[in-house]
Amino acid sequence: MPSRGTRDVLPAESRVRARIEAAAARLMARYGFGRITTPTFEETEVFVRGVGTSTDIVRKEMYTFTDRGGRSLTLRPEGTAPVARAFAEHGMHKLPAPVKLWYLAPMFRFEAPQSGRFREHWQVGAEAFGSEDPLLDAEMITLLADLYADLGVPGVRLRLSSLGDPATRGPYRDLLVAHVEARAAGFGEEERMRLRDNPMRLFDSKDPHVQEVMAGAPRLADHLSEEARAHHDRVKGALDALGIAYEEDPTLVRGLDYYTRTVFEFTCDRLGAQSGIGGGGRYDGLVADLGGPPTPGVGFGTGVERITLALEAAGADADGAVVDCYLAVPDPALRPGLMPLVRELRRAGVRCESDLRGRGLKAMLRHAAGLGARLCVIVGPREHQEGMATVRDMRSGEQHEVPLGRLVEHVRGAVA
RNA sequence: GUGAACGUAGCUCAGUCGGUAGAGCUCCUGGUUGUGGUCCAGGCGGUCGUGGGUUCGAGUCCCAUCGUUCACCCCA
Repeated sequence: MPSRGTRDVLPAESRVRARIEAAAARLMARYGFGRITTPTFEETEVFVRGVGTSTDIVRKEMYTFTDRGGRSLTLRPEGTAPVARAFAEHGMHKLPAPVKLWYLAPMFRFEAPQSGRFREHWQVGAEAFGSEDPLLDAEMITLLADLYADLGVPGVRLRLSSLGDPATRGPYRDLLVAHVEARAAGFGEEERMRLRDNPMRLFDSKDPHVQEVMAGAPRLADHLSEEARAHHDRVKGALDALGIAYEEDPTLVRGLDYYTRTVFEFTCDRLGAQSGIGGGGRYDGLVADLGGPPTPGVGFGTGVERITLALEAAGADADGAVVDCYLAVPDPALRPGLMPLVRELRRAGVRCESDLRGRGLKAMLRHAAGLGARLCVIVGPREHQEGMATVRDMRSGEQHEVPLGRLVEHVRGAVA
Protein backbone atom coordinates (compact mmCIF):
# COMPACT_ATOMS: atom_id res chain seq x y z
CA MET A 1 0.00 0.00 0.00
CA PRO A 2 1.24 3.46 -0.78
CA SER A 3 1.71 5.74 2.20
CA ARG A 4 -1.36 7.58 3.52
CA GLY A 5 -2.52 10.33 1.21
CA THR A 6 -0.31 9.19 -1.69
CA ARG A 7 -1.31 7.15 -4.69
CA ASP A 8 -0.16 5.19 -7.71
CA VAL A 9 -1.14 6.61 -11.07
CA LEU A 10 -1.87 3.67 -13.37
CA PRO A 11 -1.69 3.75 -17.19
CA ALA A 12 -5.38 4.58 -17.77
CA GLU A 13 -5.19 7.65 -15.54
CA SER A 14 -1.73 8.45 -16.87
CA ARG A 15 -3.26 8.92 -20.31
CA VAL A 16 -5.62 11.55 -18.91
CA ARG A 17 -2.74 13.24 -17.13
CA ALA A 18 -0.67 13.21 -20.29
CA ARG A 19 -3.47 15.11 -21.99
CA ILE A 20 -3.55 17.67 -19.18
CA GLU A 21 0.21 18.08 -19.25
CA ALA A 22 0.31 18.42 -23.02
CA ALA A 23 -2.48 21.01 -23.01
CA ALA A 24 -0.67 22.98 -20.31
CA ALA A 25 2.69 22.86 -22.09
CA ARG A 26 1.13 23.97 -25.37
CA LEU A 27 -0.78 26.84 -23.78
CA MET A 28 2.19 28.02 -21.72
CA ALA A 29 4.32 28.19 -24.84
CA ARG A 30 1.68 30.24 -26.64
CA TYR A 31 1.41 32.65 -23.73
CA GLY A 32 5.18 33.04 -23.66
CA PHE A 33 6.03 31.09 -20.51
CA GLY A 34 9.30 29.23 -20.08
CA ARG A 35 9.35 26.14 -17.94
CA ILE A 36 11.21 26.14 -14.66
CA THR A 37 11.98 23.18 -12.44
CA THR A 38 12.96 23.93 -8.88
CA PRO A 39 14.19 21.36 -6.35
CA THR A 40 11.73 19.04 -4.64
CA PHE A 41 12.98 20.27 -1.27
CA GLU A 42 14.30 23.62 -0.14
CA GLU A 43 15.61 25.28 2.97
CA THR A 44 12.66 25.52 5.32
CA GLU A 45 13.28 29.26 5.54
CA VAL A 46 12.10 29.77 1.94
CA PHE A 47 8.59 28.65 2.84
CA VAL A 48 8.51 30.20 6.29
CA ARG A 49 9.41 33.60 4.86
CA GLY A 50 7.64 33.19 1.57
CA VAL A 51 4.35 31.57 2.50
CA GLY A 52 4.05 33.17 5.92
CA THR A 53 3.92 31.96 9.51
CA SER A 54 0.20 32.49 10.00
CA THR A 55 -0.74 30.05 7.24
CA ASP A 56 -1.91 26.49 7.87
CA ILE A 57 0.68 25.33 5.38
CA VAL A 58 3.59 26.58 7.46
CA ARG A 59 2.00 25.99 10.84
CA LYS A 60 0.95 22.39 10.49
CA GLU A 61 1.30 20.97 7.01
CA MET A 62 4.95 20.97 6.03
CA TYR A 63 7.11 17.89 5.65
CA THR A 64 10.17 19.28 7.38
CA PHE A 65 13.25 17.28 8.24
CA THR A 66 16.85 17.77 9.24
CA ASP A 67 19.44 16.39 6.86
CA ARG A 68 22.74 14.82 7.84
CA GLY A 69 24.41 18.18 7.61
CA GLY A 70 22.07 19.65 10.21
CA ARG A 71 20.10 21.81 7.74
CA SER A 72 16.36 22.18 8.10
CA LEU A 73 14.78 21.22 4.79
CA THR A 74 11.16 21.06 3.65
CA LEU A 75 9.43 19.19 0.86
CA ARG A 76 7.89 21.84 -1.40
CA PRO A 77 4.31 22.50 -0.15
CA GLU A 78 3.52 25.05 -2.86
CA GLY A 79 5.11 26.35 -6.03
CA THR A 80 5.22 30.12 -5.87
CA ALA A 81 7.79 30.73 -3.15
CA PRO A 82 10.45 28.49 -4.74
CA VAL A 83 9.98 30.12 -8.14
CA ALA A 84 10.21 33.58 -6.57
CA ARG A 85 13.37 32.43 -4.78
CA ALA A 86 14.84 31.21 -8.07
CA PHE A 87 13.84 34.47 -9.76
CA ALA A 88 15.77 36.44 -7.14
CA GLU A 89 18.72 34.04 -7.07
CA HIS A 90 19.35 34.12 -10.81
CA GLY A 91 18.99 37.87 -11.23
CA MET A 92 16.02 37.46 -13.50
CA HIS A 93 14.91 41.04 -12.76
CA LYS A 94 17.43 41.95 -15.48
CA LEU A 95 15.38 40.09 -18.07
CA PRO A 96 12.67 41.86 -20.07
CA ALA A 97 9.60 42.08 -17.86
CA PRO A 98 7.26 40.47 -17.29
CA VAL A 99 9.35 37.35 -16.78
CA LYS A 100 7.02 34.42 -17.36
CA LEU A 101 7.74 31.05 -15.79
CA TRP A 102 5.65 27.91 -15.48
CA TYR A 103 6.05 24.59 -13.73
CA LEU A 104 4.59 21.14 -13.38
CA ALA A 105 5.65 19.63 -10.09
CA PRO A 106 4.54 17.60 -7.08
CA MET A 107 3.57 19.39 -3.86
CA PHE A 108 3.68 17.86 -0.40
CA ARG A 109 1.41 18.79 2.49
CA PHE A 110 0.54 16.90 5.64
CA GLU A 111 -3.25 16.99 5.32
CA ALA A 112 -6.18 14.76 6.22
CA PRO A 113 -6.68 12.94 2.91
CA GLN A 114 -10.04 12.65 1.22
CA SER A 115 -11.33 12.67 -2.30
CA GLY A 116 -9.41 15.31 -4.23
CA ARG A 117 -7.05 16.01 -1.37
CA PHE A 118 -3.76 14.22 -1.00
CA ARG A 119 -0.47 14.52 0.82
CA GLU A 120 1.30 14.53 -2.51
CA HIS A 121 -0.38 16.24 -5.43
CA TRP A 122 0.79 17.75 -8.71
CA GLN A 123 0.26 21.29 -9.77
CA VAL A 124 0.54 23.15 -13.01
CA GLY A 125 1.47 26.69 -12.11
CA ALA A 126 2.56 29.91 -13.74
CA GLU A 127 4.21 33.04 -12.35
CA ALA A 128 4.85 36.39 -14.02
CA PHE A 129 7.32 38.80 -12.41
CA GLY A 130 8.11 42.45 -12.89
CA SER A 131 4.85 44.12 -13.82
CA GLU A 132 2.04 45.70 -11.85
CA ASP A 133 -0.10 46.10 -14.94
CA PRO A 134 -3.65 44.88 -14.25
CA LEU A 135 -3.74 43.58 -17.80
CA LEU A 136 -1.17 41.02 -16.70
CA ASP A 137 -3.51 39.84 -13.94
CA ALA A 138 -6.24 39.48 -16.54
CA GLU A 139 -3.94 37.58 -18.87
CA MET A 140 -3.01 35.10 -16.15
CA ILE A 141 -6.66 34.45 -15.37
CA THR A 142 -7.37 34.05 -19.06
CA LEU A 143 -4.56 31.55 -19.45
CA LEU A 144 -6.02 29.38 -16.71
CA ALA A 145 -9.54 29.72 -18.09
CA ASP A 146 -8.20 28.66 -21.50
CA LEU A 147 -6.59 25.59 -19.98
CA TYR A 148 -9.90 24.42 -18.51
CA ALA A 149 -11.69 25.22 -21.74
CA ASP A 150 -9.14 23.33 -23.88
CA LEU A 151 -9.49 20.28 -21.67
CA GLY A 152 -13.27 20.50 -21.53
CA VAL A 153 -13.46 20.73 -17.74
CA PRO A 154 -17.19 21.05 -16.97
CA GLY A 155 -18.92 23.30 -14.44
CA VAL A 156 -16.08 25.77 -13.95
CA ARG A 157 -16.72 29.10 -12.22
CA LEU A 158 -14.41 31.99 -11.45
CA ARG A 159 -14.50 34.06 -8.28
CA LEU A 160 -12.53 37.29 -8.07
CA SER A 161 -11.62 39.80 -5.42
CA SER A 162 -9.02 42.29 -4.32
CA LEU A 163 -7.16 42.18 -1.03
CA GLY A 164 -5.96 45.77 -1.43
CA ASP A 165 -2.38 46.79 -0.93
CA PRO A 166 -0.47 46.38 2.33
CA ALA A 167 -0.71 50.07 3.15
CA THR A 168 -4.50 50.05 3.28
CA ARG A 169 -4.90 46.54 4.57
CA GLY A 170 -3.60 47.40 8.06
CA PRO A 171 -6.18 50.09 8.81
CA TYR A 172 -8.96 47.94 7.37
CA ARG A 173 -7.89 45.03 9.50
CA ASP A 174 -8.07 47.18 12.63
CA LEU A 175 -11.56 48.26 11.63
CA LEU A 176 -12.65 44.67 11.10
CA VAL A 177 -11.17 43.39 14.35
CA ALA A 178 -12.82 46.21 16.28
CA HIS A 179 -16.19 45.34 14.76
CA VAL A 180 -15.88 41.65 15.51
CA GLU A 181 -14.42 42.02 19.02
CA ALA A 182 -17.39 44.11 20.06
CA ARG A 183 -19.65 41.20 19.11
CA ALA A 184 -17.45 38.18 19.80
CA ALA A 185 -19.19 37.08 22.99
CA GLY A 186 -20.30 33.69 21.69
CA PHE A 187 -17.18 32.89 19.66
CA GLY A 188 -15.33 29.65 20.23
CA GLU A 189 -11.64 28.91 20.51
CA GLU A 190 -11.28 28.39 16.76
CA GLU A 191 -12.89 31.73 15.86
CA ARG A 192 -10.82 33.66 18.39
CA MET A 193 -7.66 32.22 16.93
CA ARG A 194 -8.69 33.23 13.47
CA LEU A 195 -9.64 36.67 14.68
CA ARG A 196 -6.10 37.07 15.88
CA ASP A 197 -4.23 35.47 12.96
CA ASN A 198 -6.31 36.19 9.90
CA PRO A 199 -9.61 37.90 10.69
CA MET A 200 -10.63 38.00 7.03
CA ARG A 201 -11.08 34.27 7.10
CA LEU A 202 -13.98 34.67 9.51
CA PHE A 203 -15.99 35.58 6.43
CA ASP A 204 -15.88 31.88 5.37
CA SER A 205 -17.22 30.61 8.68
CA LYS A 206 -20.23 28.28 8.53
CA ASP A 207 -21.25 29.12 12.10
CA PRO A 208 -24.60 31.00 12.01
CA HIS A 209 -23.67 33.34 14.84
CA VAL A 210 -20.36 34.21 13.21
CA GLN A 211 -22.06 34.67 9.87
CA GLU A 212 -24.49 37.08 11.45
CA VAL A 213 -21.66 39.13 12.92
CA MET A 214 -19.75 39.07 9.65
CA ALA A 215 -22.77 40.11 7.62
CA GLY A 216 -22.60 43.52 9.26
CA ALA A 217 -18.82 43.75 9.23
CA PRO A 218 -16.98 46.33 7.12
CA ARG A 219 -15.99 45.02 3.70
CA LEU A 220 -12.49 45.32 2.36
CA ALA A 221 -13.99 46.19 -0.99
CA ASP A 222 -15.30 49.42 0.53
CA HIS A 223 -11.94 50.29 2.05
CA LEU A 224 -9.56 49.82 -0.83
CA SER A 225 -7.07 52.53 -1.52
CA GLU A 226 -7.61 54.66 -4.58
CA GLU A 227 -4.82 52.80 -6.40
CA ALA A 228 -6.02 49.33 -5.41
CA ARG A 229 -9.55 50.14 -6.51
CA ALA A 230 -8.37 51.44 -9.86
CA HIS A 231 -6.20 48.38 -10.35
CA HIS A 232 -9.09 46.05 -9.55
CA ASP A 233 -11.42 47.92 -11.91
CA ARG A 234 -8.88 47.59 -14.70
CA VAL A 235 -8.57 43.84 -14.11
CA LYS A 236 -12.34 43.48 -14.33
CA GLY A 237 -12.52 45.69 -17.39
CA ALA A 238 -9.95 43.52 -19.16
CA LEU A 239 -11.81 40.32 -18.23
CA ASP A 240 -15.01 41.85 -19.55
CA ALA A 241 -13.27 42.70 -22.80
CA LEU A 242 -12.00 39.12 -23.01
CA GLY A 243 -15.44 37.71 -22.31
CA ILE A 244 -14.27 35.89 -19.19
CA ALA A 245 -17.18 35.50 -16.78
CA TYR A 246 -16.47 36.03 -13.09
CA GLU A 247 -18.28 36.63 -9.83
CA GLU A 248 -17.06 39.26 -7.46
CA ASP A 249 -16.67 37.69 -4.05
CA PRO A 250 -15.38 40.09 -1.41
CA THR A 251 -15.14 37.24 1.08
CA LEU A 252 -12.64 35.34 -1.06
CA VAL A 253 -9.50 34.92 0.99
CA ARG A 254 -6.66 32.68 0.04
CA GLY A 255 -4.74 30.94 2.77
CA LEU A 256 -1.34 32.23 1.80
CA ASP A 257 0.10 35.38 3.32
CA TYR A 258 1.85 36.68 0.24
CA TYR A 259 -1.20 37.74 -1.74
CA THR A 260 -1.84 41.43 -2.43
CA ARG A 261 -4.54 43.06 -4.52
CA THR A 262 -5.91 40.55 -7.07
CA VAL A 263 -6.96 37.12 -5.81
CA PHE A 264 -9.00 34.58 -7.75
CA GLU A 265 -10.19 31.04 -7.54
CA PHE A 266 -11.69 28.64 -10.04
CA THR A 267 -14.15 26.09 -8.68
CA CYS A 268 -15.72 23.06 -10.31
CA ASP A 269 -19.17 21.90 -9.23
CA ARG A 270 -18.33 18.23 -9.93
CA LEU A 271 -15.77 18.06 -7.20
CA GLY A 272 -17.70 17.90 -3.90
CA ALA A 273 -16.18 19.57 -0.87
CA GLN A 274 -12.79 20.06 -2.50
CA SER A 275 -14.32 22.24 -5.17
CA GLY A 276 -11.31 24.48 -5.72
CA ILE A 277 -9.62 23.45 -8.93
CA GLY A 278 -7.16 26.28 -9.27
CA GLY A 279 -6.42 29.71 -7.93
CA GLY A 280 -3.90 32.43 -7.49
CA GLY A 281 -3.32 36.11 -7.27
CA ARG A 282 -0.86 38.93 -7.06
CA TYR A 283 2.09 38.89 -4.66
CA ASP A 284 3.87 42.20 -4.96
CA GLY A 285 5.99 41.79 -1.84
CA LEU A 286 7.12 38.18 -2.18
CA VAL A 287 10.35 38.56 -4.11
CA ALA A 288 11.56 41.24 -1.69
CA ASP A 289 10.57 39.05 1.27
CA LEU A 290 12.85 36.38 -0.11
CA GLY A 291 15.80 38.74 -0.40
CA GLY A 292 15.41 39.83 -4.02
CA PRO A 293 14.88 43.30 -5.44
CA PRO A 294 11.34 44.64 -4.91
CA THR A 295 9.43 43.01 -7.76
CA PRO A 296 5.71 42.64 -8.25
CA GLY A 297 4.28 39.35 -9.47
CA VAL A 298 1.11 37.40 -10.29
CA GLY A 299 0.60 33.67 -10.48
CA PHE A 300 -1.65 30.68 -10.12
CA GLY A 301 -1.60 27.00 -9.39
CA THR A 302 -4.05 24.33 -10.48
CA GLY A 303 -4.33 20.76 -9.28
CA VAL A 304 -3.71 17.98 -11.78
CA GLU A 305 -5.61 15.39 -9.70
CA ARG A 306 -8.60 17.69 -9.35
CA ILE A 307 -8.73 18.36 -13.07
CA THR A 308 -8.54 14.60 -13.61
CA LEU A 309 -11.40 14.08 -11.16
CA ALA A 310 -13.52 16.73 -12.87
CA LEU A 311 -12.83 15.19 -16.28
CA GLU A 312 -13.73 11.72 -14.98
CA ALA A 313 -16.95 13.07 -13.47
CA ALA A 314 -17.76 14.40 -16.91
CA GLY A 315 -17.31 10.90 -18.30
CA ALA A 316 -14.26 11.73 -20.35
CA ASP A 317 -12.69 8.40 -21.11
CA ALA A 318 -9.27 8.30 -22.65
CA ASP A 319 -8.77 6.29 -25.81
CA GLY A 320 -8.28 2.77 -24.53
CA ALA A 321 -6.55 1.44 -27.63
CA VAL A 322 -2.96 0.69 -26.81
CA VAL A 323 -1.88 -0.62 -30.19
CA ASP A 324 -2.67 -0.10 -33.86
CA CYS A 325 -1.42 -3.42 -35.15
CA TYR A 326 -0.87 -6.91 -33.80
CA LEU A 327 1.49 -9.36 -35.42
CA ALA A 328 0.32 -12.95 -34.96
CA VAL A 329 2.76 -15.70 -35.81
CA PRO A 330 1.20 -19.11 -35.16
CA ASP A 331 4.37 -21.13 -35.67
CA PRO A 332 6.76 -20.67 -32.71
CA ALA A 333 9.71 -21.45 -34.95
CA LEU A 334 9.01 -18.37 -37.08
CA ARG A 335 8.63 -15.92 -34.21
CA PRO A 336 12.27 -14.94 -33.61
CA GLY A 337 12.75 -14.30 -37.33
CA LEU A 338 9.75 -11.96 -37.41
CA MET A 339 10.71 -9.82 -34.43
CA PRO A 340 12.51 -7.43 -36.81
CA LEU A 341 9.19 -6.86 -38.56
CA VAL A 342 7.57 -5.71 -35.31
CA ARG A 343 10.53 -3.43 -34.76
CA GLU A 344 10.28 -2.01 -38.25
CA LEU A 345 6.59 -1.28 -37.78
CA ARG A 346 7.31 0.47 -34.51
CA ARG A 347 10.08 2.53 -36.04
CA ALA A 348 7.64 3.51 -38.75
CA GLY A 349 5.43 4.99 -36.03
CA VAL A 350 2.96 2.13 -35.75
CA ARG A 351 1.98 1.06 -32.25
CA CYS A 352 2.64 -2.64 -32.67
CA GLU A 353 2.45 -5.65 -30.39
CA SER A 354 2.93 -9.36 -30.77
CA ASP A 355 2.60 -12.39 -28.54
CA LEU A 356 5.29 -12.76 -25.91
CA ARG A 357 3.69 -15.54 -23.93
CA GLY A 358 3.59 -18.50 -26.27
CA ARG A 359 -0.10 -18.22 -27.08
CA GLY A 360 -1.90 -20.17 -29.77
CA LEU A 361 -3.34 -18.30 -32.75
CA LYS A 362 -6.83 -18.12 -31.27
CA ALA A 363 -5.49 -16.56 -28.08
CA MET A 364 -3.41 -14.17 -30.15
CA LEU A 365 -6.52 -12.89 -31.88
CA ARG A 366 -8.21 -12.52 -28.52
CA HIS A 367 -5.17 -10.70 -27.19
CA ALA A 368 -5.16 -8.39 -30.22
CA ALA A 369 -8.83 -7.57 -29.70
CA GLY A 370 -8.22 -6.93 -26.01
CA LEU A 371 -5.51 -4.42 -26.87
CA GLY A 372 -7.86 -2.63 -29.23
CA ALA A 373 -5.78 -3.39 -32.31
CA ARG A 374 -7.25 -2.11 -35.56
CA LEU A 375 -5.30 -4.60 -37.63
CA CYS A 376 -3.98 -8.06 -37.04
CA VAL A 377 -1.20 -9.24 -39.31
CA ILE A 378 -0.94 -13.02 -39.53
CA VAL A 379 2.22 -14.63 -40.84
CA GLY A 380 2.01 -18.40 -40.68
CA PRO A 381 4.14 -21.02 -42.41
CA ARG A 382 2.12 -20.71 -45.61
CA GLU A 383 2.39 -16.90 -45.83
CA HIS A 384 6.02 -17.08 -44.86
CA GLN A 385 6.69 -19.54 -47.66
CA GLU A 386 5.06 -17.23 -50.18
CA GLY A 387 6.55 -14.01 -48.79
CA MET A 388 3.09 -12.73 -47.91
CA ALA A 389 1.17 -11.59 -44.84
CA THR A 390 -2.54 -11.89 -44.09
CA VAL A 391 -3.91 -8.55 -42.92
CA ARG A 392 -7.14 -8.79 -40.93
CA ASP A 393 -9.31 -5.78 -40.18
CA MET A 394 -10.38 -6.41 -36.60
CA ARG A 395 -13.59 -4.43 -36.92
CA SER A 396 -14.99 -5.83 -40.14
CA GLY A 397 -13.24 -9.18 -40.02
CA GLU A 398 -12.18 -8.76 -43.65
CA GLN A 399 -8.82 -10.16 -44.67
CA HIS A 400 -6.49 -9.79 -47.60
CA GLU A 401 -2.90 -10.62 -48.37
CA VAL A 402 -0.03 -8.16 -48.73
CA PRO A 403 3.55 -8.89 -49.80
CA LEU A 404 5.86 -8.82 -46.77
CA GLY A 405 8.07 -6.29 -48.50
CA ARG A 406 5.26 -3.75 -48.67
CA LEU A 407 3.69 -4.57 -45.30
CA VAL A 408 5.14 -1.70 -43.25
CA GLU A 409 4.05 0.87 -45.80
CA HIS A 410 0.62 -0.75 -46.07
CA VAL A 411 0.00 -0.92 -42.31
CA ARG A 412 1.20 2.63 -41.79
CA GLY A 413 -1.29 3.84 -44.35
CA ALA A 414 -4.12 1.76 -42.95
CA VAL A 415 -3.83 2.93 -39.35
CA ALA A 416 -2.97 6.57 -40.01
C1' G B 1 -6.68 18.04 14.14
C1' U B 2 -12.53 16.98 14.99
C1' G B 3 -17.05 14.00 13.88
C1' A B 4 -19.22 9.85 11.08
C1' A B 5 -19.51 5.54 7.67
C1' C B 6 -16.94 1.63 5.48
C1' G B 7 -12.50 -2.27 4.65
C1' U B 8 -14.32 -10.01 1.81
C1' A B 9 -10.69 -12.48 -5.21
C1' G B 10 -7.31 -7.84 -9.90
C1' C B 11 -12.58 -5.06 -10.23
C1' U B 12 -18.01 -4.70 -8.47
C1' C B 13 -20.23 -7.06 -4.57
C1' A B 14 -23.13 -11.29 -1.65
C1' G B 15 -22.20 -13.94 2.85
C1' U B 16 -28.89 -15.11 7.31
C1' C B 17 -29.03 -16.49 14.25
C1' G B 18 -21.24 -17.01 15.06
C1' G B 19 -20.57 -23.42 12.34
C1' U B 20 -14.58 -25.07 7.52
C1' A B 21 -15.28 -18.57 2.07
C1' G B 22 -19.34 -17.33 -2.86
C1' A B 23 -21.17 -14.86 -7.52
C1' G B 24 -20.57 -11.71 -11.74
C1' C B 25 -16.78 -9.35 -14.57
C1' U B 26 -11.57 -9.76 -15.95
C1' C B 27 -7.65 -13.27 -17.09
C1' C B 28 -6.08 -18.37 -18.79
C1' U B 29 -7.21 -23.31 -21.31
C1' G B 30 -10.43 -26.16 -24.25
C1' G B 31 -15.04 -26.89 -27.67
C1' U B 32 -10.16 -31.70 -33.99
C1' U B 33 -5.56 -28.87 -38.55
C1' G B 34 -4.54 -21.39 -38.66
C1' U B 35 -8.86 -16.86 -36.95
C1' G B 36 -10.95 -12.43 -31.71
C1' G B 37 -15.26 -9.84 -29.79
C1' U B 38 -21.34 -14.15 -28.84
C1' C B 39 -22.23 -19.10 -26.67
C1' C B 40 -20.73 -23.66 -23.77
C1' A B 41 -17.28 -26.30 -20.39
C1' G B 42 -13.20 -26.03 -17.21
C1' G B 43 -9.28 -23.40 -14.60
C1' C B 44 -6.11 -19.55 -12.01
C1' G B 45 -7.13 -16.28 -8.15
C1' G B 46 -8.77 -14.76 -0.95
C1' U B 47 -3.34 -14.25 5.52
C1' C B 48 -11.95 -11.92 4.89
C1' G B 49 -7.03 -4.61 6.00
C1' U B 50 -3.79 -5.77 10.49
C1' G B 51 -3.18 -7.19 15.75
C1' G B 52 -5.45 -8.67 20.08
C1' G B 53 -9.91 -10.43 22.85
C1' U B 54 -14.65 -13.35 23.77
C1' U B 55 -16.05 -18.43 22.21
C1' C B 56 -15.67 -25.46 21.49
C1' G B 57 -15.74 -22.44 16.95
C1' A B 58 -15.18 -15.43 14.43
C1' G B 59 -15.76 -12.80 7.64
C1' U B 60 -19.82 -12.31 11.39
C1' C B 61 -19.39 -10.09 18.35
C1' C B 62 -15.78 -6.63 21.33
C1' C B 63 -11.20 -3.52 21.57
C1' A B 64 -7.11 -1.35 19.27
C1' U B 65 -4.61 -0.03 14.92
C1' C B 66 -3.94 1.09 9.73
C1' G B 67 -6.44 2.62 5.34
C1' U B 68 -10.42 4.68 2.35
C1' U B 69 -14.68 7.75 2.00
C1' C B 70 -17.97 11.89 3.66
C1' A B 71 -18.39 16.43 6.46
C1' C B 72 -15.68 20.29 9.28
C1' C B 73 -11.07 22.79 8.60
C1' C B 74 -7.88 24.02 4.76
C1' C B 75 -6.55 24.00 -0.07
C1' A B 76 -4.97 22.35 -5.63
